[in-house]
Amino acid sequence: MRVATWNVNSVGARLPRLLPWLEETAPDVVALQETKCADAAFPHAQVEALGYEVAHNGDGRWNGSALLSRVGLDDVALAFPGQPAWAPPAEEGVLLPPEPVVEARAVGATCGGVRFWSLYVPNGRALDSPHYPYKLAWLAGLREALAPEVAAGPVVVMGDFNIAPADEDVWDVRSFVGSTHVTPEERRALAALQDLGLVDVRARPGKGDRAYTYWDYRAGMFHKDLGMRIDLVLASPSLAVTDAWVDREARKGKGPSDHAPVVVDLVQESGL
DNA sequence: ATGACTGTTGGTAACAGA
Repeated sequence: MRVATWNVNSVGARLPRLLPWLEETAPDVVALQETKCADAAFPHAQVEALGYEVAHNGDGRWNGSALLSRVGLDDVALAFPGQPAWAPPAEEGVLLPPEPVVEARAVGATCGGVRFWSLYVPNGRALDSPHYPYKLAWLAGLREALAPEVAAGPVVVMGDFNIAPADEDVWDVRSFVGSTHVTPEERRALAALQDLGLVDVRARPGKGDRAYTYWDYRAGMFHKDLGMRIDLVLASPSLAVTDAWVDREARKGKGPSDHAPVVVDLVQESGL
């Protein structure tokens, strides 16, 4: 089974890259993030024409996550149980605070006997932003939701985690002092997910012996290979990984996302 | 090349991304 995760940074803008990529890579299950469209605007017909069933969770301008599968798509969930809602801060002069919203950041489905999640973990923005405790609460809630699923059978949790697991996963940790994505709290939350019984599937090293998955559009960061490894695949150990790589080609050329896909080949061990 | 972004929107400037 070939699985992949890709933050496409708008599925609409990325369609000329996504469709040929699906044909060439031929993954069985694909997790997309930042589709940035409502369900009605998702290119269902064009993706389904390539043999995929689609579960998309979109709320328009921001976020948006999806699972594409050609090995079945059952028990779809458009949020994980107990997924924390984003509560916008009250505006000055407005008596009632805005309603909290469960953002379109997660899609779960069972495909080919494996439970999959496509996740777009909140960015956090800054350590003193309310988005940062939201990120940590979201990850803690995710752990609670995943615990019974990981205990029950094979699980693959993949997506844009917005966390660099180790200092080696950013181009220069000195550039991240005081920033999100590298804090002990975020890394502990990620480690707590793995403690449930999930393995961080490391892609083959890329340029510079790293396997970055994201490079800022600006300042030639990609060509200087100044990136981050923040798109992750966490898999149950019963799923044997035969290969894993970052598709850097998808980050090149005309109109790329700022993230590259992570592709993993795995074999479900049977009879044990 | 000593500089270099891209996407969305009751949109054309503001904001988010990481």
